[in-house]
Amino acid sequence: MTTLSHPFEQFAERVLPSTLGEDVRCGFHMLARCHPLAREASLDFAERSEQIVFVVRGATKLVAHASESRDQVVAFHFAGEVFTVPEPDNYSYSVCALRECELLTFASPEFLRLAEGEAEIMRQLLDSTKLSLRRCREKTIALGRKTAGERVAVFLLGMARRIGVEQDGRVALELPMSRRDISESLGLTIETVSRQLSKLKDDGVIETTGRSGIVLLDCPDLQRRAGFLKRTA
Amino acid sequence: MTTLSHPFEQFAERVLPSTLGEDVRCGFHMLARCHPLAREASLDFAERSEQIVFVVRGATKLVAHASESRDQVVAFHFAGEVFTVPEPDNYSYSVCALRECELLTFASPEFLRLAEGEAEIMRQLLDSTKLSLRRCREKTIALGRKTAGERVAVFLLGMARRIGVEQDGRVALELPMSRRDISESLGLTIETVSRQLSKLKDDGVIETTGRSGIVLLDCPDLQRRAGFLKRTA
DNA sequence: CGTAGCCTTGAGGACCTTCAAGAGGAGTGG
DNA sequence: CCACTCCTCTTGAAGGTCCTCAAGGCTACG
Repeated sequence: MTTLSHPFEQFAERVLPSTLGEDVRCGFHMLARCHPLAREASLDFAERSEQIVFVVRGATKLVAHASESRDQVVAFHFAGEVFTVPEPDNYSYSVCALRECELLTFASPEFLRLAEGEAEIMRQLLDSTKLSLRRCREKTIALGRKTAGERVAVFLLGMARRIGVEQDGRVALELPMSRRDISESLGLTIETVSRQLSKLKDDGVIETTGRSGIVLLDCPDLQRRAGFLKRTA
Repeated sequence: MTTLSHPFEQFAERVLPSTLGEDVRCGFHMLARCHPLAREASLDFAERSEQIVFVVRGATKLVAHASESRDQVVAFHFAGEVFTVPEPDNYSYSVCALRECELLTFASPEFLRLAEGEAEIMRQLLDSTKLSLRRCREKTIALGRKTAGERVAVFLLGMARRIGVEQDGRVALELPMSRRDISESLGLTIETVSRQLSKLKDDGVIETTGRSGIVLLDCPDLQRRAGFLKRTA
């Protein structure tokens, strides 16, 4: 259990090796910027370089702006996770708070200059980036080859693994994101997501409580609906 | 200009620092596996751990198998590039040769153990992974929020940047991949890709020579058709 | 020059989107 | 504590984009 410590301490514990020299550690501290974000508030990096973000607490979405009113949610990130925001090129990116949250950001070039020679830090960044890549590839597969029903099932299973609470075979979820966020993440419309969730409810695969509460009643069934490869066919 | 040297030498020059100790370097050499691949031949890592792949020469696609006859091309990779193949989970992955090519592969866990403490190598892997992540995110945006016409335009512009030959405003492309590969990369069918290319040809935006030759006549127009953000609106 | 396979083109149909209206939460003020 | 209101979510009907199925053309290669 971590006691409620300073944001940078939490980041250091997560990423920086304990053997790191005090001066270098201090350099990272100087570089860190703390952003308390209210619900729906967003950090826009349009003019700035690549950023490294640490989610101190709360939940966020990484959004790419494809054009006016066509946003794509690239990823969701929860407390304790580290991810990078690309510098803008064909698209501009922003980080948006799903709930009230606290972020720690670093300008990537400066961070990497400081971390030069620090294999352990590089390794941490590599692992975070590989995890992001893995999730992004799975999303690519979902968006490229799956139907609306499959995508929603994939989404629910993924969220269950990340923020679900299991009890006797059922998994309870408290989704921090709206239907709009879900639809923009899955490449669908809000209406289609709603219809698919209703269908799952009618079929007895899930239960919903209020707007954000979802209980997965039959995960094996969801697995089938997700269109994954059969394990050991 | 690199002379035609041993595959591992090319990899070392690309990834390993020149200051690296001879024993460690030798360890990487022991770990390397060389795969000459004929056209259409594929490397299947279904049973094995995460892999690091270096494309010595040729061109490859990274394919995810979503289910029988539903493959998604996750990425294309050309000579000199480094990328990782995830260990199988919900999907299984394989690397397939678009043209005759030569690959060097490393089991990722062993590679990282050897590279422990070598910040420079970690940095190289981090940069490769970030590039893959960047491309994957752009693909996600394309698959989630773009029409067939936009996706094809994005694809052509991306390929032009990677393997195009520019001469007086026009860009000549020799696509190493088939229409099927393109369609499986863009989340479309082979017919739709063909129709979109025909439309571009009719509109005078591109010219085609044979099956694989494409000349981009009007890149600004393609940019518009790609649905990117306007730069400095 | 002939053949096999890839690519192109066309017609019909499915899935998802768009447009529209109504239901239900969540928060606020009385 | 309850009613009110706003906004999100849900549900329905019509339409569009892309897919499926099918046939013909062309390229590349033997």
